[in-house]
Amino acid sequence: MPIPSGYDDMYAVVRRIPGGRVATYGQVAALAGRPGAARQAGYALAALPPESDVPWHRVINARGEISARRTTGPFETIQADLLRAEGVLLDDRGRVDLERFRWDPP
DNA sequence: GAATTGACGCGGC
DNA sequence: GGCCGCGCCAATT
Repeated sequence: MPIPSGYDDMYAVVRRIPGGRVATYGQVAALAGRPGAARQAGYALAALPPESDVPWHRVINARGEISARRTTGPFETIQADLLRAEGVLLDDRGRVDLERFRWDPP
């Protein structure tokens, strides 16, 4: 069975991330069947509209930080707020404890 | 069709 | 702990 075209795979993986958990771009890429293509994962989410049913806010970089997309806008603040609302704790630097909140895929 | 760009990850120094 | 270079794929110009 053929793989879905475009970033569909990435979106599917992100949708499987349970609330209160976070995943890294590399993790999403690997689960989508493209290990090493972390860039691809990031770009895929970047192209996602905020209206999407994909919880893109649960995806962060390997440092546990919220990646700044272009300019320091309200978006990163919103993402942090959404994560807190799910029970994910952020430290003073806006970092997530990956050892604690990293999604453990089946 | 080629070149450029874009929310990254990891190894090495 | 921070900086450098390479790899990765798709969409856009």
